[in-house]
Amino acid sequence: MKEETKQAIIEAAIFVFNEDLSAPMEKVAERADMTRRTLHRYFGERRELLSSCLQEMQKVCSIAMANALEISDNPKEQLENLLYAAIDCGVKYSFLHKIQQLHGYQHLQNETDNARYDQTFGKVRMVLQNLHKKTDGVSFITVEWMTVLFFGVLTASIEALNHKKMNFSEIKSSAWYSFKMGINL
Amino acid sequence: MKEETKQAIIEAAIFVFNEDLSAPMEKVAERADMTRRTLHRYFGERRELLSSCLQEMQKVCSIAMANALEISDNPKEQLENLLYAAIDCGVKYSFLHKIQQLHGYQHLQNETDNARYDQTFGKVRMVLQNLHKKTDGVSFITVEWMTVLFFGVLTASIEALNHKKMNFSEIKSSAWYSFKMGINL
DNA sequence: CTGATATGTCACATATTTGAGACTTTTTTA
DNA sequence: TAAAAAAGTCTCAAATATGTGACATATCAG
Repeated sequence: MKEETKQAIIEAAIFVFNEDLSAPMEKVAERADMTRRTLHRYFGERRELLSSCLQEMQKVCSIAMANALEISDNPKEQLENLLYAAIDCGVKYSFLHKIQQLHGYQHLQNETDNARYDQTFGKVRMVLQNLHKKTDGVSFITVEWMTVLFFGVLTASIEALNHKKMNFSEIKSSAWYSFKMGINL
Repeated sequence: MKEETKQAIIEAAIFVFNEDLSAPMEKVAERADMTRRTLHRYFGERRELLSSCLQEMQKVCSIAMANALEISDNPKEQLENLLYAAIDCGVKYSFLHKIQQLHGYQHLQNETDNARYDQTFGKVRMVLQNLHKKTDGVSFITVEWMTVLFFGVLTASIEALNHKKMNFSEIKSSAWYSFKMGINL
């Protein structure tokens, strides 16, 4: 069993399931450019694949977020780096986020997953809370709104990437500019 | 055949398919609080239901956008009203948008649908283009970015609505504040 | 109350998706 | 190049999803 192939399947599955959670395995195989039979040699059941996708996303995102936080001690710079890290994670970050919000898919989550969730998304909220305290009441923008806007700006970044009309660094600088202005920073 | 029931099915389907495009009919029936058998009396085939959802979303959104444009002649005010209208349409707007972006679902779209698409999303782009011309080059924010950010802010608004920690008017004013600051207006 | 309309229940045929066995071909690597 | 590993092909059984007929209930208007 090639680890490389396994990884390719997971990447393909993240892409496909992000667009259509109940898409047939055939679609994942297509995307990974292989037979469904091969795919099934790596992942016996559908559940297993989905679970591996979650694990992968959680791993990648939590590491990226943790690293981003370490770059600086300044909350504003931390926020900036968290945004860049989230954009780097791309669909991995947004799919993970989506799964959390989803109605009727609790069976995809266990306690460990929820702990991991905090390791990723919790960091953003924490930094936002710090920043909000410092500007003590000047802004009518709530922490709640800042949190959802963070994800909204990420969504915009991912879509901009898909259109390929902007490059990574353009997107990142626009995203950070819009976000910081949007939360009155 | 009660028109009311038919409408309820469509609303349920929009909700369910927005979360999971390939979700089984059973899930739609559950959401609409009825039997699958009843659902099938209204919509013979799955395709038919999905198609009705698209039509419904296109109808509601294009009307809302058209009305929003008529409120004012001032581009900035037009943009503000378009954003509010989009928030009012909620998932109808974002699901429609998602379908357009989706890979491998061209079969859901015909020429008429694409014309309708322009009637909705085209208006936003048009107004953004006007505004961008006026600020002639002062801002490094591109029309491309403004367009995707518009949708990003909408995503944030919808999520804020789901959490129920903010009310409609709070969300709208935050959304407009963040968007206009974000595009340097 | 009564008939009409809408919905629910059960049953069933068909279609699609899933998962795996057996064997062949291709690719890797020693 | 030859053995081992990985991937493809063909096949098929089981599970799940889809669509409909027949009949029982429920709901509602007159």
